[in-house]
Amino acid sequence: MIREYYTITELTREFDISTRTLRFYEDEGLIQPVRRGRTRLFRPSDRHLIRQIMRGKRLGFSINEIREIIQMYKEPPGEIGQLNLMIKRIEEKREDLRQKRRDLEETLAELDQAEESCVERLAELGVTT
Amino acid sequence: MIREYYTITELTREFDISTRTLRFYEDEGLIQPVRRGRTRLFRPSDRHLIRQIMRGKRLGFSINEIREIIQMYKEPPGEIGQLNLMIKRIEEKREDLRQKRRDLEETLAELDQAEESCVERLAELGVTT
DNA sequence: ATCTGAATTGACTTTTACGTAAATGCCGTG
DNA sequence: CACGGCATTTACGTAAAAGTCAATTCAGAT
Repeated sequence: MIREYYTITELTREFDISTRTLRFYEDEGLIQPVRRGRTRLFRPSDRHLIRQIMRGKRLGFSINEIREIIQMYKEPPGEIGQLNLMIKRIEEKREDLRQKRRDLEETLAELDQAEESCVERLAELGVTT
Repeated sequence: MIREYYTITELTREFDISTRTLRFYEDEGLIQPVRRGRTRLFRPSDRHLIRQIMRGKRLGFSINEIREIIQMYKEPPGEIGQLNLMIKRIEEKREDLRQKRRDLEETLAELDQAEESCVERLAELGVTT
């Protein structure tokens, strides 16, 4: 169900991160939850941003890189020069991701091989799989 | 061409890293170049290891995780318990990589969308692609 | 023999991404 | 209204992964 607001602890549980981390992301300008008094209220859009941040983290992007990527998800700018610049940046990030994909496939392939070696070795030792 | 030995600077140029970094990896036990006097001589196998390390880095793995992965590439152990344990570890890493792949595809998809928005916006502004 | 350029070691510094602790605010419940 | 339980702010701490710097050493060219 989609709700109006999430509390900070709800989100720490959902994403398995600490409150410190969420406040840190706010300090870094990655998210801007609204306030009721001093208490942070997170909207669905903030939650979605957090999901994107976690994805970026798992892929090994730094906070700065994640900030850049998040910029790209936002509304495109109105000025032609800015638009062309943004398209260029997006293309760079995509190339970056394609490199990661190659790295990933190669690593997976080598792990497949490693596992096969183990299974063969087990067979040699007379273990029935 | 495959050579007997590489010097440290050759490899720093090839992989675009510093000598400090290679020495750091040696301190961490990831590579073990042989010595002639005090000078390090890197064999093709060391070079290949460095390639694997760089791949791991690009994928956001920590030195410890990379160390684990490198262990998996080595000769499988001789004892059945160890073999089964290693197979389990390999499977865990693969699951990790599959998660990264999902993250990667999602991020790429969102970037595709972002670029499309930019292109549309350019069209609205009357720019002929 | 001297010079030069590359390599080495060791110590210290830096950056990133949070963790942790202390002191305090807010709020619903008994 | 006192209490327990989250939240918040401020400040300092830390581990990982190198960067930087200084002092030296060594091999090869002149």
